[in-house]
Amino acid sequence: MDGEIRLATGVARPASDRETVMTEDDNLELRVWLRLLSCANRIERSVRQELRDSFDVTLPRFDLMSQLERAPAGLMMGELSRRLMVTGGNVTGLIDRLVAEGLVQRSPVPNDRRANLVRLTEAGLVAFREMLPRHEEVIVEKFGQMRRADLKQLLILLGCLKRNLEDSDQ
Amino acid sequence: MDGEIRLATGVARPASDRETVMTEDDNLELRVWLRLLSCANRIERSVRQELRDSFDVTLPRFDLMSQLERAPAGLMMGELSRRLMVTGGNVTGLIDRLVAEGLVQRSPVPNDRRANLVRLTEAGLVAFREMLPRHEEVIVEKFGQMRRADLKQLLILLGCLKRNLEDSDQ
DNA sequence: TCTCAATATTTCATATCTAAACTAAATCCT
DNA sequence: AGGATTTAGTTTAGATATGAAATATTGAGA
Repeated sequence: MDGEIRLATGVARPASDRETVMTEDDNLELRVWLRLLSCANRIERSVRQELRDSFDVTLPRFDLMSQLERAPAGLMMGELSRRLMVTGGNVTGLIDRLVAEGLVQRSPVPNDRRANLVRLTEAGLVAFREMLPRHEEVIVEKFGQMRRADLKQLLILLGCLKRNLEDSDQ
Repeated sequence: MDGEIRLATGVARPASDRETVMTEDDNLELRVWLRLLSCANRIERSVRQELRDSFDVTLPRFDLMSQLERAPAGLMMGELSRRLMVTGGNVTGLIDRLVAEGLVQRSPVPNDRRANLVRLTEAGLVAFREMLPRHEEVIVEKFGQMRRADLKQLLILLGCLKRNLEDSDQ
């Protein structure tokens, strides 16, 4: 009418993320997806910040060490790449840095000179175990007020979704 | 016993991601979190690949354009940063590249010389609208076999979680 | 044995992303 | 008015990430 530019931020409670701008008539699938993404991002951000503030470690490093801690015999690069769902090149770089910091070591795999086995050093194990409890605490806090039954239901539904995704992936 | 190194990959069906190595006795919250993350990563990967293969565009660029398409009057950098849940510096870089490609434009905000308003150019709008249908198709496919009632339930539970996260964020 | 495809990883170029420091402008507060 | 604070963006350094190409090795088949 008056030709003025109206800023989207000029409202009382500004939209806070992608999902907030979804409309009622959007696909159910799309809405679930954006809400899922929004939750994941928020939790991830909290976790990242806590790890940085308390231990001066980044989330990818922590995630990687977490995998190694659960596999005392070590893991190969490819398996790490699959588990962390990132590219091989990415894992190479991460491991390079962790090795340089003395938290992780590479060792050859008998009978296959292409591969190498990655595992935590003693220092890496100690460092990781120091961080783990607080990390888990943060996550529990994030789900704080959720009812136990709802959490269980959520776990089931996500399991259903995940099976779906695995099927459609091949 | 025999001192041989046993590779974690040597099993019939190798573990495929972070969550797979969880054990029964882990926290419920932790299990929900890892499953959530796993689902989000898988969907994101499919979306990313489809955008690249079909339109030679990256996911962050697409996400950014998506926000701008829903806000024809334009958005300020800070609002984009909040909605996409990334840092301000990140948005600056993304916008720089999109401006260079002629898909997005910056314009001054009256009465505030600090701010600027970002919006799609005509070319940006055309490009985005060309991508959107396929993008939504991919997402719908990913939820393919889920029952409608389950999707609705999932939406509700994620909504509950999201409210929780918003509360705990301040 | 020789060849060739598959596998395991690295390298490379480039994009994305964070955190922190910085600039500039607006606002608040006496 | 004038100084401190807040707000909006940018810049910087470095980490993380992708995708494609390159390297090395294994294993399978002619």
